[in-house]
Amino acid sequence: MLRVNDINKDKDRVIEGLIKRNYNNIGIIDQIIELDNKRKSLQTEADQYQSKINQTSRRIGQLFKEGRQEEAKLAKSEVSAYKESLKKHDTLQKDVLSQLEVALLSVPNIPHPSVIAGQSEDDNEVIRDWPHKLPELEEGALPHWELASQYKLIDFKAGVKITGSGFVLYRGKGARLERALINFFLDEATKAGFEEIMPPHLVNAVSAQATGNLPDKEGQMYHCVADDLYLIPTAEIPITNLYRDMIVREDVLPIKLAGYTPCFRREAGSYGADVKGLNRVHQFNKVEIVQIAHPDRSYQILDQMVEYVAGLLDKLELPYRILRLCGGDLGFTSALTFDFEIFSAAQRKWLEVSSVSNFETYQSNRLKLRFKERDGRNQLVHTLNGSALALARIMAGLLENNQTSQGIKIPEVLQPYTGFDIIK
RNA sequence: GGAGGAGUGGCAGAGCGGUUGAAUGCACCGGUCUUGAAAACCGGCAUACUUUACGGUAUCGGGGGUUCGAAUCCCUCCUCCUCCGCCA
Repeated sequence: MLRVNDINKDKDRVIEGLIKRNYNNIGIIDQIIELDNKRKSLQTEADQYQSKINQTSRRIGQLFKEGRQEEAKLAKSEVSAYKESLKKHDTLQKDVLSQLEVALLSVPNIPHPSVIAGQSEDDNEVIRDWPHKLPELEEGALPHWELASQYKLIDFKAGVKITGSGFVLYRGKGARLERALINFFLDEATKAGFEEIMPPHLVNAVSAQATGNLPDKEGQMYHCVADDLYLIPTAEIPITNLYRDMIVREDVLPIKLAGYTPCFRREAGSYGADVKGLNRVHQFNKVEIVQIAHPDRSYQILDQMVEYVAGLLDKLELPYRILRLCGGDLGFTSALTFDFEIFSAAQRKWLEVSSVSNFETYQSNRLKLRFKERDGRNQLVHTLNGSALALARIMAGLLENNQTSQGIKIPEVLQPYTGFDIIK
């Protein structure tokens, strides 16, 4: 959520940013400013009434002590008149406040200056392409869903039977490889100085709203209605909310957290080749890295996170490219996002495996996550996060790219985790 | 699930229906002293909204109520603790 003060101060920049996103309801900015002005004047008037009530009440106490009953009685009626007016104000104010909140929640983050306008994912900029020749597979190479079935690594039918389409069941060496990847990613994160977190997999509405997933992603999350809890679509929600409503000391920044969780996404509206095999599933495993950073250093940290993710893909020997998302494709809460795509050689397709973003103060404003500066003032932190990495598609890439006539080769870094170097 | 108890500032811990945003201690910051440190002493130290400023308002788990006035009384929800039951 943007701060009203920032909108007020930088109205032109905000509007410019919204245009970059193809955001069509620009008028809302003026509405917000107007609502906030209304809020202020109502607040001031209400405060004045309250102040009079407080003053008079204190006087009544004094009068009673002095035994001046008559005067006290008079003062009492005075107070009830003020209370009448105050009540009227309160209803007005509540109404304005909720309108303001709804309006603010509907405004996305302002893109970083480096973000180009663009309409859709087709306009994303490739900022680092794969420098080598893309892998060419031999005649008869199979897509991962056929490999997974042939080597009995994943039972797609079982997932459908047990739950429904989009849910998969890993078994045998497939399950082992999946677990190896999780452990590898967690160990790498630990080595890089991230504290490992194992959070709850369901969150309440307050948490989902604090990270901006509600109301934006309402229909994309699984909702347990009986308890009003949401299955997490990413570990970002519980991990970031760990620091909700906190004021931290400046010297603890940056806070580096990493966690593995399954991620649940309804993916309503997806269809066709996109959802084949592991390309898009309703439940997948992911290790997420989160940083809570000083505003002055957040973009430097974003770059570090990008390099960290690139390093993981290097170690897994997967061909990849990095994209800077254009305004039209940028997530609601993000100011700048880099996507990582691996090349899945049998499908001849680029698959998104990571998204690394800086949210600046968009989340921290909602989270009320601040740090205390040396001079004692409180300032909002910047929050960042990235997938490191999303497993299902990594699995797809590994299976396809490493298939040989002898079997599927396991990258060297994973072998200590799998206990085998080839799947036959 | 049943019975009882409790939720106050970063922490600990007072708190009477009426100048209580809240005693006190610890922690923290600044200063005096000291060659330096410790100790001692002095001062500062919640958050938010609002105001050019003085100031005003709100917040003692959340919400509602009683009252001229509520941290203090009542209702309700949440959380934690103790005991019993059940159970990975």
